[in-house]
Amino acid sequence: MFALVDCNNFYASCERAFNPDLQGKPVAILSNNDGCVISRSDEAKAVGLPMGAPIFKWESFCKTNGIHVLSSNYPLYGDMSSRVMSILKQFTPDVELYSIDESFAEFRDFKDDFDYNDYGLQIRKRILKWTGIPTSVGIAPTKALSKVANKIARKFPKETKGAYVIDSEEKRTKALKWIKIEDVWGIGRRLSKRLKQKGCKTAYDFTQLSNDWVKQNFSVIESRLKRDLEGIPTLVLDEHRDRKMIATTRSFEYTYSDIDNIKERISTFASSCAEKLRKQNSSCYVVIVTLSSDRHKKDSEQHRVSTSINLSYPTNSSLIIANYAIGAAMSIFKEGIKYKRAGVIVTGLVPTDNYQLNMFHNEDPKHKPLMDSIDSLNAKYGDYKIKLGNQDLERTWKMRQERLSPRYTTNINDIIVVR
DNA sequence: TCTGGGGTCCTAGGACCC
DNA sequence: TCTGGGGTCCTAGGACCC
Repeated sequence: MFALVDCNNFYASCERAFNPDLQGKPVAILSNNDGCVISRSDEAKAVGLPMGAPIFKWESFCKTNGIHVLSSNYPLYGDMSSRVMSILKQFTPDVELYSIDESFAEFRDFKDDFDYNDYGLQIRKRILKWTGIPTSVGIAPTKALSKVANKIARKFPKETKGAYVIDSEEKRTKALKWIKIEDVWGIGRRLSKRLKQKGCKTAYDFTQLSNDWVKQNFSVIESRLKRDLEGIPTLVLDEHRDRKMIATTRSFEYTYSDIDNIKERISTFASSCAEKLRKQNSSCYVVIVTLSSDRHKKDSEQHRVSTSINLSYPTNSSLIIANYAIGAAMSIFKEGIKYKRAGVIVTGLVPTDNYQLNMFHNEDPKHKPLMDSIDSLNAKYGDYKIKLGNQDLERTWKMRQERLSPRYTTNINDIIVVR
């Protein structure tokens, strides 16, 4: 059996865990740069604040409805996520971290008459008690069905108490007839539109289609999903998925038309990618740089480009990655465009201490100790005290984060004092 | 004035090989 | 008049997820 454990309104719940004043009140969390709404408490949903709402358009709405609006606080959410994960691992060792707020768990070799419903309730109870984060737990014989069970637990908290198990053919059929096709995991906007044209309104309708038809009209993803929904375990638990790429992309506070500002941003993003690489002990073979204009400004000239560079040896040195990334940015930069967003992506990842050496070119051996020193100094003194010379040393650039909560669990100065 | 960021997987088509 | 067949690798783009 598989469980899907999903944290309810995760970011909003994290904020509430440390600020009890927010309990029972409408709360909304904003994206980077305080752009748009990316997480809402049930109360905020109830008064009608939509997901993705650009906050500048909804400011007065939030005020009249008493919605508490906060900037996103990723150090806090990341830390809370790993706490939830470690509690879940007490219930079964086989856990797949699916996203920051969701994990799959598998119960292998459990007895046939095992009380999964009770176990689900215990998981929920312990996570709530130890972290303050409410969750919903769905349990079923396949991953796709556990997703459906999870939606049922979430939708009917009173009846289910937050946990629901699909463990019979009747329950499976009932659940599939209940869930709308567009709410099925893996069926997005495009596919649900096409399926609805075929008269497919629920997950049940989808499972009634012929395998051949699905194979012909869609990809193998949908075929696998269909089997999983039919109760035939097809999607497997993926416990240690290796990351395939690492990205740092950001919108700017203003638009830039000059290459100098963009070079600075690219250098910073490249350093961030390199740091993430070193943190997970990887190196990259490929660096991709993207630039784009403001897609919301329909009247100004649009330019969205990216280019990639293949390196002759894998690296995680900030210096090398930043240099190539800046070169790449200069090669695609177009004069006269107002750029609003840029990014650096590294891919072609290999383990740092186990890759094929190149016969002719390899990384300057001085870089590794230099990066080690930079990382340890930044870890010790924080706030990126050590940067590359082509980064923004004056700190003129900043992300808008006007309503940021304290880093309750990751900064010693922000820990709550109990009086 | 102001509209996010980070991922995965699959497919079709082109370029190339023998 | 008539012009094969079987592969691999790479990339761009599309679809999806949270």
